[in-house]
Amino acid sequence: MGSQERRVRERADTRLRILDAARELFVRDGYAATTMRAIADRVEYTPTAIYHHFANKQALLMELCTNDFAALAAAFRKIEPTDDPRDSLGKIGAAYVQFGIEHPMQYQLLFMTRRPPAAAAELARREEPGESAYAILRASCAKAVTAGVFRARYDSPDEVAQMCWGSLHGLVALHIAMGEGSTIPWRDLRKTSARLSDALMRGLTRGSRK
Amino acid sequence: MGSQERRVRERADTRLRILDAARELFVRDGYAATTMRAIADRVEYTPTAIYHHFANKQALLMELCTNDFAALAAAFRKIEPTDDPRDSLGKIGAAYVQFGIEHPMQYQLLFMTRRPPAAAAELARREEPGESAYAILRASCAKAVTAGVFRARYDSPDEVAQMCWGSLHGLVALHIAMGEGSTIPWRDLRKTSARLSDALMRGLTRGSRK
DNA sequence: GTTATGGCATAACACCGTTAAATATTCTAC
DNA sequence: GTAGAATATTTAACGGTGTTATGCCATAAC
Repeated sequence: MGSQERRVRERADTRLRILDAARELFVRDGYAATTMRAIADRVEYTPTAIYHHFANKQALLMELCTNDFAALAAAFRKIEPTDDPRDSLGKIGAAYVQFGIEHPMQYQLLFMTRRPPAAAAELARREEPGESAYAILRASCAKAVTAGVFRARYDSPDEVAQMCWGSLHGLVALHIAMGEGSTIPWRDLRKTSARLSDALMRGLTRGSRK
Repeated sequence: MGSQERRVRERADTRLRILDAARELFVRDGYAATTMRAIADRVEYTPTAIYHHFANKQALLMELCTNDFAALAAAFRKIEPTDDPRDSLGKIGAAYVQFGIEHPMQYQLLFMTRRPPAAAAELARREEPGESAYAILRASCAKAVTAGVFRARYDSPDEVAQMCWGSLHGLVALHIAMGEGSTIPWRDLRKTSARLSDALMRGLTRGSRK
């Protein structure tokens, strides 16, 4: 009776193929511009077939998002063990920027797209891994706060986390949204973000710096 | 022969009413979610009438954007006269965040949306006001650089401008994209951005700070 | 008074996400 | 081996979208 196993395996396989096709098209053309019909064409099915594996178009996006979110969180988790909290934060920032450079479209989906409230609630309900990535960042900030490396006024882990996240996100997001075709003379993203990270860290920490 | 004048006046008036209706709906429901039919209903016309005043839906958005963008650049220009370049930068940043809070929809379109190369070229061709806003920011940074308020390594006006812009943009953009429905405990945007601005400025400037 | 023109509406097109119903395919059970 | 159940997929369609070709009609020009 291994046939049933094969069935579920095949089902999981086509599910994955649909997901891959969707990712490619989402990345290449953007979420709004890719149609269910195009995804179906790519896996050589009818559009309706997709609905037997996913509730709707948004569910496709959601699944891709949670996967990539998890990958980001995993990258964060690999970093943690450091004694100086400032180093941890710097490395987290670098990994974050790296993620944005390597997966610009997923980055756009995850961080640059206003989600319909329903989708946001859904993501939150399933313990959104993106927020788990945020939790890692926040924990690192909290450690730095309790270690006393920051100036007294920066005593809120959430605030510090949002400052760090926001500043790097801004550079990454601007590069993704306006990096091409604009007349703005963009500097190298990796370098600029590292230097921004340094400057911010210097501004946050106490006077006793190098 | 004043009748012709009246005609062009009336035409300009309905054009403006369409634009106002579109703005309201875009801001309230988002660009994608508002339909041409809804806009038409609001001004008591048929959808087709709109196409006698605007090329298409995107043209509506574009016109609103350039208007608000010009307003942003104007707000920047009002600030300039200050003796301390750091104050100027801080005020520019505050005005920028204010713009994002007041016009989240336009902000999203202008700064958070990956434009098709054609649209980007079009915007660049008409001397995109967004880049003129950037020019103002850059000029302010250049003044600060030549005034010697920054550390020696921060000698590129473009790099400093992109750091400042990026850091504030990040906070604003995250709030717009993920501010609602997320489980992330967002801090107040205005306050956090001001504190981020301060911290970054401290990190960029020489040791002689308060 | 006839003719052009501008402003708008009617009707329709092609496409979208999505769904109900029908069909093909595969597995189970006798 | 075959009937029947279950699953996988398709066909056809619905309501909605942005957009357009066509036609109407009041006004302006001669």
